[in-house]
Parts: sequence; C-alpha cells; structure tokens
Amino acid sequence: MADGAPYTISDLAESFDVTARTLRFYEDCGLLAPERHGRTRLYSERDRKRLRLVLRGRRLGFSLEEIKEMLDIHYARPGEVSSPDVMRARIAAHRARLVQGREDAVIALDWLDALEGRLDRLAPREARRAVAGRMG
Amino acid sequence: MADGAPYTISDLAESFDVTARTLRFYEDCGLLAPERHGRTRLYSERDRKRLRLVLRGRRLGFSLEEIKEMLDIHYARPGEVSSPDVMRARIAAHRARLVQGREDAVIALDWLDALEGRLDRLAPREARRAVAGRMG
DNA sequence: TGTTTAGTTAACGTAAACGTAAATTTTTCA
DNA sequence: TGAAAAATTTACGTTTACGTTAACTAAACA
Repeated sequence: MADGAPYTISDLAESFDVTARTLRFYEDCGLLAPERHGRTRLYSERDRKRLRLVLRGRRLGFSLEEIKEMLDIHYARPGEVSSPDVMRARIAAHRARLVQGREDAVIALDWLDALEGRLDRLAPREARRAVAGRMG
Repeated sequence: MADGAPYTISDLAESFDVTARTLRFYEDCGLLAPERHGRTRLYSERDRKRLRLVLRGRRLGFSLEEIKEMLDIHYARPGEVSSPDVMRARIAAHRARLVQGREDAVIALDWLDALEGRLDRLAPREARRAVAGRMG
C-alpha cells in the first residue's frame, strides 16, 4: 500500500522524452536504481525525481559522472558522509560553473537580441497579419 | 600596418587555456580561419574574439556545429543573409535553450546551497583560523 | 493457443570533440 | 649556420552518451 503508481520503462521514457535505452544506460551508470518485478523494471516517484535531477544536470552541461557525484552527495545518509571537505570543494566547483554559466547566458542572450535586431534590419519580417486585406 | 600584434597558435592556446590541437580542430570545423604566413597560422584580434565566442558557446553546452551556426549568422554580410526566417527560428531555439538553462541554473544553485547546508550539519567545518592558539 | 507486444541482456556501432604519436617543415637563436 | 624549439600535416586512438541490432522471455490479447 501507499506505493503511488509504479511506471514502466516506456511510461517514464515517454513522459520525459528520452528513450528506454537512455534509462537503462543511466541505471548502468548508477544514476537510477528502479525496483524489479522479475526482470522488469518498475520506476517509483523517487526514481522520477532522480531522473528529473539527472536531466536538469544534463541540460546544464554536466557530465553524467558529475551528476552522479552530486546525486550521491544529495542522497548520502549521515553515516556515509565521507571526506566532507572534498565534497565541499566539489560543490564549490559546481557552483562556480553554474555562476559562470549564468553570466555567459546573460551575455549570450543580449548577443542573440542584437543578432535578431540586425537580421530584422537586413531582412525585414513579412507582415503575416496583412494577407487577407489590401491589394485585392 | 594597423595590424595589432598577430598571435601564434601557442600564444592563443595558452591565453585561452586550450591546446593547439583544439585550435586546429576548430579551424577544421570552420570556426576559425586564421591567416597564414607560409604554413604557419597567424591569429588576429578578430580571431581572438571569435574564439572567445566559441568558448562561451561551449561553456553554455552548445555543440560546435550550433556555435558555428550562430557565428555564421553573427558574421553574415548583408547580401549573404539567406533564408532569414530559418535563422530567426534557430535564434529562437537558441534563446529558448539559454532561458531554460538559466532557470535550471537558479534551481541548481538553490539545490547546491541546500546540499552544502546539509553537509555542514552532518559534518561541521573545522575552525581553520584557530590552529595557532590554544591546546599548545 | 498462437502471436503480437513490451520488456530483457549482450554486444557492437557511432558522432562529437578532441588526444596522441609520427614524420616533416619552419623558425629562432646562440 | 646549425641545432633546438615550435609549427605543420596525417592518421589512428579515446571518452562520453547513447543508438542499433540480435536473440530471448514474459505478458497480453484475439
């Protein structure tokens, strides 16, 4: 009881727009660890949350290994906190990368704005809304 | 005249913390196109700027091909603006990705903060400043 | 009860982004 | 000018993150 609907591999794959292969691969990497009914994988809400974190990390440009590292810290039990100083250093590195990424993104967005503006001047947009009227 | 100091490949490699191989590879990809003095590559300020953009794109998680696409738009001459609608669509896609990345980064930073806080509670930091005194 | 329809493991394939080694100029500088 | 240092091309190797069969099993359904 109180399980909250387990997902099949294709359920999860579809809802996150990844392939089943990807989910199995993430399992090989230690990123996911779904239960099994016989051989068949059954994904819980917890697995969904982990997957969400994994995909976010991926979008942020972290490697799967880095993502695993972060998840390992995130899900570490009190007794399992080995070498916290190393972990703190890694967290600091991750943070630095994220901050750098945000700065880069701001600049890149401005750049894209300028780019689009230039495009508009060089090749003005069609007035799509005005097709029906005039000129007829 | 008015050239402004050309850089050798190792100059540029060192100042951007990449290898010479990387610069040659970027050239193969069409991302850079330095002049040649005989066979030797000579990088200008313009090349420096392009490289800066390339590396920023890389940090943002764009593929070299996507980066090339953006640079091609950026450096397109008026006459060369082919299919501006396609370009606008690509720019929109790039922008969407950057915006998504920023949102993810904000969440991830909060997450890292929480993670570090938890680490601090589970394994308090050493009081580094107090080494010299006491206990002696 | 046969046959689609998922799901599984195992294994090889691949694209991107370089690394690395070899063999060959080119440049520099004592 | 001649040897060491730096640059070049060519080409094969490597890692990451999956894609793609293949061969098999379990489940569901007409």
